[in-house]
Amino acid sequence: MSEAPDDPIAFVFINEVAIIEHLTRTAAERALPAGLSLAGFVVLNHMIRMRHERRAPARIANAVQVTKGAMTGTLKRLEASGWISVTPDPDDGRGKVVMLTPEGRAIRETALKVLTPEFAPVQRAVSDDEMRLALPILQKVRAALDAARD
Amino acid sequence: MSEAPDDPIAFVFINEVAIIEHLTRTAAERALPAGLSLAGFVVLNHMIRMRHERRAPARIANAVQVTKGAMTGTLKRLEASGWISVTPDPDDGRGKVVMLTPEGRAIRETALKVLTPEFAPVQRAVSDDEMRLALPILQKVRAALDAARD
DNA sequence: GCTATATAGTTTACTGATAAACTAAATAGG
DNA sequence: CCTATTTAGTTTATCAGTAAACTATATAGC
Repeated sequence: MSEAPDDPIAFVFINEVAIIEHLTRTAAERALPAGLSLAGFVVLNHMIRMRHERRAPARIANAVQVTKGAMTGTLKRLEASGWISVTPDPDDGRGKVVMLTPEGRAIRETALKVLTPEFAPVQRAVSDDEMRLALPILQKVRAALDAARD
Repeated sequence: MSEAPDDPIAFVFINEVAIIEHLTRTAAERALPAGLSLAGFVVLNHMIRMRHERRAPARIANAVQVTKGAMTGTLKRLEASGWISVTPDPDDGRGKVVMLTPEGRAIRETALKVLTPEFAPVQRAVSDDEMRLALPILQKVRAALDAARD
């Protein structure tokens, strides 16, 4: 999609961001093991990266920025695949506790492995120096949007 | 969401892109006039920016990178709101022709107006120089991903 | 200790995306 | 010319997201 030359640069910037997000999301979803969605991977990855042995659905939803309703569905599918266990929280009658199963840890490893080559084109296209140049700018934009969210 | 320090920089980069996309999409969808979705706006905007007086659904779907099925639904909603007309293509029995109504042009103008302030935080956060620094890098990443798509 | 409020999770209705199967019409090849 | 293939658009099933209403439990204030 070519840009009209008179678009404000912020618009062009955001448009480029949206296209990159779309392309990477599509590529990632294609590459992921059967039955594991990007939404599911994000949950597994979050648990492991943050070293959460056990975590409440609401806290996961908050961390990965989706609504509780969306998390209900994603956890249901992860549980049906045997990648997490969801049990009642013994300390809170309202709450639940999410834990990864060994199969969940294994599938996350597999997912990481198949995802890495998907990002290879990005690494080939721009140098680490360019990345380090662009990253702080992206982070400033993100912080500003985050702050504007009230 | 904080990053684990050992993530490859390309992963951090893409993650930042995905977060910015999420924040801007959410903000845009909130700001848009009632009944006009981002998907709908993208269609109206495309028609006007590209100065297409009349365009087939398949060509629009291709340009904005969604499937024909998604376009069927988006056009249906735009037509129900009276913002486009969809008529049979007189030259091709399979085809249809999409045209903007005057109301469609008007709502696109309104949408542009309410969208502009949504991007203000971005413009305040980073200078035009920084934008011009980051943009070519984003464009290289996009081009690489596009090429990798086969 | 009650009551009011906040929080956890689910459900429902809706939008939007994909992939795949399908109908109908156009086009290319023999 | 007829057949095979391609193309345009719709439909269906599935996944994922939101907002809002709802149930159940915790907690804070009086």
